[in-house]
Amino acid sequence: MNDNPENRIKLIKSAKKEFMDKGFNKASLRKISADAGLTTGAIYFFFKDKNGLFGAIVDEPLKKVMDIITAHYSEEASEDFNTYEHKSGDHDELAELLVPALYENRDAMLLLLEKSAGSDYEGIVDKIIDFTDETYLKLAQRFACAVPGKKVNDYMLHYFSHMQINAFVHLITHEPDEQKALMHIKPLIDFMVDGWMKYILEDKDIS
Amino acid sequence: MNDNPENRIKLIKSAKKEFMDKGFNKASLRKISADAGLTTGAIYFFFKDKNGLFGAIVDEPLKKVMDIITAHYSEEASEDFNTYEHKSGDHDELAELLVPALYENRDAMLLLLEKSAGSDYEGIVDKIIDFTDETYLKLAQRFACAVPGKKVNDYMLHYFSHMQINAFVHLITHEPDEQKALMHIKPLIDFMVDGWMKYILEDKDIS
Amino acid sequence: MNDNPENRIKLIKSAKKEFMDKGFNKASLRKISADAGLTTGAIYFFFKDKNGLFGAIVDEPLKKVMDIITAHYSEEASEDFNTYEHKSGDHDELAELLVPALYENRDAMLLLLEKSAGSDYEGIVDKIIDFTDETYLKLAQRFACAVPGKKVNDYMLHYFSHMQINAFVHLITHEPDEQKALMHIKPLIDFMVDGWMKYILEDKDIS
Amino acid sequence: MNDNPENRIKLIKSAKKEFMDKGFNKASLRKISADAGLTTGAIYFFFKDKNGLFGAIVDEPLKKVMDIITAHYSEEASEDFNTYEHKSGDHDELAELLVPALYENRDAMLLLLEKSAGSDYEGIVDKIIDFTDETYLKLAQRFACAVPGKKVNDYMLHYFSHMQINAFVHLITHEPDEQKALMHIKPLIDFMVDGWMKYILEDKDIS
DNA sequence: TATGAATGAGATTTCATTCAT
DNA sequence: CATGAATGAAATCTCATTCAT
Repeated sequence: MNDNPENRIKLIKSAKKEFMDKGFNKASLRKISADAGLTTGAIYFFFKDKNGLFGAIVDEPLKKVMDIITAHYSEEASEDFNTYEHKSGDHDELAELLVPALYENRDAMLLLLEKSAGSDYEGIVDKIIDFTDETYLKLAQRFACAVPGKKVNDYMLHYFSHMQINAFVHLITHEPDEQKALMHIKPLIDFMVDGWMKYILEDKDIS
Repeated sequence: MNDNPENRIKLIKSAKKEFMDKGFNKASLRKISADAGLTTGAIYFFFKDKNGLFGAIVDEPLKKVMDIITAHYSEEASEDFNTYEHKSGDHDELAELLVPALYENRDAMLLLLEKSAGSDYEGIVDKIIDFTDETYLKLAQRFACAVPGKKVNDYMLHYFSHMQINAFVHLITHEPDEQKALMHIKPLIDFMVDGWMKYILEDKDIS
Repeated sequence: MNDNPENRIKLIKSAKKEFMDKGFNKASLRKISADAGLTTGAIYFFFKDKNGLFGAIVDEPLKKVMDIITAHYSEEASEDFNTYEHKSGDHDELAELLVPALYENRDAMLLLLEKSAGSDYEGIVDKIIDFTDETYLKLAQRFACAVPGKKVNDYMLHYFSHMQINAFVHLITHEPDEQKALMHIKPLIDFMVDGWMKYILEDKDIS
Repeated sequence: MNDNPENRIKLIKSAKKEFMDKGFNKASLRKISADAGLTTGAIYFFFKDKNGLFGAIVDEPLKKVMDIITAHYSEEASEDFNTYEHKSGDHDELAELLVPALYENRDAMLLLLEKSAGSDYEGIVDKIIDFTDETYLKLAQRFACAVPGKKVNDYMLHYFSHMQINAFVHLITHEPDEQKALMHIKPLIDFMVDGWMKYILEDKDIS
């Protein structure tokens, strides 16, 4: 009847705890179901398999976060470098949208970022970085066109994508308080935007 | 007879490959010994256990790297902020020492950084970051004393330690060529030193 | 209300498909009910258990076939060997009755013959063979009485029963077309009848 | 040291019994190892997996039998139909070679023929029949050339291949005594050879 | 030095079946 | 008439580790 029967919730709850304690791989379905007062078979009624159980915890929060990122990137892609000059705070929007989404389900995020090794979600951060990379590559190429004698430095581009994502990862894994998180991330964004514009291009004649 | 008998070397060689392929956890000792033309028992003659085998691969390279870092940190700790002004390139020394050490045993480093989940070395990066943190905390505190009305922002301090270490991690995991690595890392060090001095302190009256 | 409610029919339909695909043992009741748009519980309303479901598919076709066989055997049992001489085609009646019955529910027959391993119907072919055996044993004994110095060769008797049944099994599993099936089986019947009369007896003094 | 350590033999012995009792699918590795006084893990030391264990029982006997069949077929392929006239007993050679090979490891053969459902060896009989088919197709085509207005009847060809193989299957599954087996099979071979020559061809103008 | 053998504990997964509602 | 939930027993397989020889 209900979409979230009592025991399904219990299962998810003890799964969260177990995954958090031991990580995906070493988490034991036996223990999860026992903690919920059920048998392993029950897990397979509610979820496809171990990965499905993990997914039931993280999928929705992940989707929300990805939607925000995707929307932001497609907006950012239209920036005009001819007139643009970076001022402190003018990239805060991403943080203001992302931080709440991240902290709304901090548990799930921590699972995803730190405990997903061995699961289908392993490498999710790298995928997000790659996605960031693709977006910023286009941006960087337009940037390069606006600056004679310069071309994109691929390594730096990738590194800054990496850095941007990891700034958020570090934030959520190290700062439990959402308000403080917002205060921490904003200057870092300024810092990264400055760096991006300064280091993303290299001289054309360098191989 | 020898301290490094033929079979010990064979074992280490195939262990390297297997750990690299599957990661510590999923690596199979049976496969490692079979690939070396031996049986599992042999591993337990030469090494204490699975972790011991992993250690035999990474301990020495790790020590070299840690020695360099330790030496550098103790030197850096004596910096005088009253007269100091950051100029591009004046922190290149760490890179010039570290990059060769890192690339000399890139295999071992990659194992340590990317494939050690489940082993005793899991979290080694975090430990190095913490160590970096401790060092830079002292530095930052002296820095704060030299600037009236300011105190250390703990989060930022930790984030910059994190960033510094991860710059090297990213480097070794993404740039196979040592020379290029050196070229990539130097501007990043400038970037980080600039950032450190700009963001590491916050106003004293903020809680 | 109805004896064959819509859902019962749906269930049988998807059961047919699943049993055909995977065989009795590996067929999943969950899948069967899901394919029918129902849940496993529904199966247990209409049928006793997995075997009951299988039976619901095959029982009726099987009964029809068995009735034909039984009738034929009891008729054949009255043959008079003193006057009998085998001519081509004089045993075609069985084929003419059996082939249509077999092909009318070819699905069910294939299930029974090829996919029933693990079910209560496993070994049905052997049972039919045994039944055939019993019938022909009586016939053979009367035959032996009519031929001095001869007795029934039990192995051969059984082998010819086996052969007769398997001729039909092979037919239905290998020839989808009913008309062609009839054309194939008739000469084989002649062949088998000839063989039966030639090989079914052995010299009395052989142990 | 030894190629057949005591426990490996024990394992094979209890596996034989269990497979014979329950068939491949329903046989329990737990029970097999327990009966041998060992743990399931031991099975995986000696054999790759359940199929490997089954293979350890049947592979060698199967090979012997297949070698005999293959050799016989390649010899038979050279028969000359222009001068050939079938006389009783002139095809006994196959039986004389095959029956001993079959009975030497009757256990393994029974496993293969009756208990292999679910294993990698499932369908082995069909494969042998197909192989027989291929051989006899060539023979039949040459036969057809020698008889004007006739062509090969594919169904009959396949049925006789089926019959030939199943004659041996029936033999080994129903007659425990090797000497009697030989006596049974010889007249059947005559019977089948006669039938083959009589029914394998059909009129050319039939579709 | 190294082997070959075996353990033992655990893992995930599957499934027919039951039963209150 | 059918659902949704859950059981419970079993299944195969993996693996680091141990140890007598």
